[in-house]
Amino acid sequence: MGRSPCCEKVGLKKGPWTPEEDQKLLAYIEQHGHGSWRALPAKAGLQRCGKSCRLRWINYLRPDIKRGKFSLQEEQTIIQLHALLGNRWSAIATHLPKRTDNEIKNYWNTHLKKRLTKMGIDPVTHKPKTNALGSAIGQTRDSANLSHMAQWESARLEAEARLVRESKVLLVTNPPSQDHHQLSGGQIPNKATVLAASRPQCLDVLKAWQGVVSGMFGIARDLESPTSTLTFPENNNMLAISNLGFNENFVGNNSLQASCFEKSNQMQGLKEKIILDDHEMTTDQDGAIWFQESSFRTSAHENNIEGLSEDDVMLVCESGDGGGHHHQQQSSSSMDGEDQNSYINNGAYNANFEDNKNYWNSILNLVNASATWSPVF
DNA sequence: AACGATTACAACCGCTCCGCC
DNA sequence: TGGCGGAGCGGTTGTAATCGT
Repeated sequence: MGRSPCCEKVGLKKGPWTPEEDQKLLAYIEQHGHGSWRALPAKAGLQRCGKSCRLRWINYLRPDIKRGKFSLQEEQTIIQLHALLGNRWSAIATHLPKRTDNEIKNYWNTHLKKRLTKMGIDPVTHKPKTNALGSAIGQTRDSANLSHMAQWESARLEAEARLVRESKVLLVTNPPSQDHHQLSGGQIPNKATVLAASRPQCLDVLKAWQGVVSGMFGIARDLESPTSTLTFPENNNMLAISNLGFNENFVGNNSLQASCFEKSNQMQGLKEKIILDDHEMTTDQDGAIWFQESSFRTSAHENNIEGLSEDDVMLVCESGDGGGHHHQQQSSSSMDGEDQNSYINNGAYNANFEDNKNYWNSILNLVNASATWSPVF
């Protein structure tokens, strides 16, 4: 015996929404909040399934969504994030303020996927379909590096999601004020709106990415306030994510940090430790934040990231001047301090990204150029 | 002008996750 | 601890609009 359907199908309207239905839904949510989606249609006088109401609200009626043509910047963001995250549209949407996952998904399927295909790039792997842009060895390393980045970004997003859920609880306990009118009518904000509200400018993944393709290679060290850099050591026995800019730009630039900051807005300058779920986070006197995050270790283990044992993983968030210099600190790996320093300082660990950098520059250049002259566009 | 093909996107469907009891 | 229900996610479909012949 299967579970009961989410709603009684008989007698319920399907298909496009009429302006009258939109108005009813909008008016009800603005007045009462959505509450239980299942119960909403009856209360709002709609002959619709609750699921349909939720979708209509989230993808179309919500006041804090942007509609219309995607900008070139947004297109690049989607392409880059898709390379990192795959078809995780909701995760991608969290980095595109005011865009819905459905809209991004549709835009990818109808525009960007075809565009990449016509450019000779596999939209699934984001690799050229021929060897024209690199050797087989280079592409293997591209693939491995992309895979590593994607897996680690996934792990980071999971941690972020947990923090967001906590933020959600905080927001529910402290209902939005009139200042948060965009959250419209006391609705319980969803993940996307929480993220958008807490970090409207956040593109931390992209900044990490830009740090990879530009900053870390010394191409654009003057990039404005990079917030993250990723390093993937050749021998894979240490991974560090160094976040820069734990200062007044901190809240707006990094959601993970922002969420942590919300949890302990007095941590700066103090030696203190806070526990978030199963996250253990410690700050030192320099404002550096140290994570010993069991889920990251678990994720690394479960995802069988090459060469990374659970104990080898250390996630480091550290303060910085935001001016582009970055330095990794200790890890829990088997490396001793001297080895780590020499390893970190010799720059060899950057080499694997050279192919990625070239590859991505090629993609983005092609996209940019194509947008202006190609008949494809 | 008519008609078929293509495109764009809103909406649906089925599944998974997560919290509650 | 397992079952249940609500919510969310990603894949797919339906359909209106646009384009090409």
